[in-house]
Amino acid sequence: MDLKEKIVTESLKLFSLKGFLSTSISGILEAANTSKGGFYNHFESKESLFFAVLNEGTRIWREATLADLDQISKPVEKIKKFLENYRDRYLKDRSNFPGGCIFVTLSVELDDQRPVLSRELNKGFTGLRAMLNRLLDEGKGSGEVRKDVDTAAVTEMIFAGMLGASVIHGMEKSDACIDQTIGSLIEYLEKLAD
Amino acid sequence: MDLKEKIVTESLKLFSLKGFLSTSISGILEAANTSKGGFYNHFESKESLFFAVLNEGTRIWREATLADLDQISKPVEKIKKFLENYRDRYLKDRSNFPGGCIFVTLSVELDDQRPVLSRELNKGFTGLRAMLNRLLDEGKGSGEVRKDVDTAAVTEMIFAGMLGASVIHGMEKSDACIDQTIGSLIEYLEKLAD
DNA sequence: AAAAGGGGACCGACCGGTCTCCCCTCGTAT
DNA sequence: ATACGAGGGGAGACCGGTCGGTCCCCTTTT
Repeated sequence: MDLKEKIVTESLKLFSLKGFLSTSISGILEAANTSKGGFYNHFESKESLFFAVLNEGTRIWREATLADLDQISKPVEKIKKFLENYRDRYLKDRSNFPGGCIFVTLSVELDDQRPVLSRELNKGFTGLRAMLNRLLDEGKGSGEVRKDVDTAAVTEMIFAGMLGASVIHGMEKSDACIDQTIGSLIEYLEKLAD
Repeated sequence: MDLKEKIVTESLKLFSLKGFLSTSISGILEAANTSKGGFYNHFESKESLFFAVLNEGTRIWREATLADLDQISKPVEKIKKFLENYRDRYLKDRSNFPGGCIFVTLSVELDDQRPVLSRELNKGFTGLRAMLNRLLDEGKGSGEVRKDVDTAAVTEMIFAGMLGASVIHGMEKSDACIDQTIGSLIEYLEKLAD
């Protein structure tokens, strides 16, 4: 692994633990075992590191949460599998995200302080919501969702549940809580049929 | 309003916007229109200010979310009113909390960095969950909740929904999103009967 | 020999916190 | 009513340390 990758993966962990603003360059240098010269050879500024870390985090997140989804044809089943992946392969992934969901940490920290960075984060959230909403709409076609269900409202509910689970997980570090939360969310999803 | 109160109320706003670590003493001094001398006459350290702000925030939160609850006898109706208060009187209260829910902001920021402060925040969260769980249990007695409902799981679901709504509200600053989220949460609550 | 990667001294700005000093208020003596 | 002394609240210079970022120079590779 070359130095640039090393800096990004170590920064990912540190951002997950402490957020962007509270993570110092010197802390990153120590974690990546390098120096200012090494860092600024690869990154023009701390902000440009942010984008690199966000990309890497998104890549890992996608790999974890979308695993095996293509083998499932029913849209609501896909959401269920997605939530299980989110719980088991993403939130519990302490090696990449020791401090919990990096997107929640960064979003809460930056929303009123760094509009440019926050907007970049929001793109990902918007995409996630669009995916959920699309799958729910498709669920009406497949008969998994009653026709009278307000899919936008359900989307918001699931999204909020995921964010809430991430916040709880950040504070509690106990897997039992998120098992319960995501479990309830899946149960909620199953009741959209009937 | 004396200086001490002024410092606390201004800090409350700043903490809501930027969190604890990213709010500088000098920023607080500017907002409260005072100086180092004025500040350290009333507070022994930035950390002791944290506790004062947390107390004041909790007081305001309670006043907002518990308003009119004593006039309602049915426990699940109480939760519904509580959620409406949380939405309309707390999250939308931009004058006290311009950056959104201060407890979420602080909790996400401090959980891996300041265990002592984080623990203090957690007390409040634990109390809230206990209240919700108790009301849901009472709801079984009043016939508002089916006997087979897992109240602990529902508690976690509502709690996660509230936290999620707070995170969303922080990023989006649009009232429509939280209306939808809390609305879905209330609808979810109503389906516990049948 | 040239180029690229990386080490680390250094910069100005800002951090939380301390300390001295001044000014205003208020109680008391005349 | 006036003069005065004491004391507390607040102003702001100052402290050591850390921040993100720059720059020079040395080593390694080709």
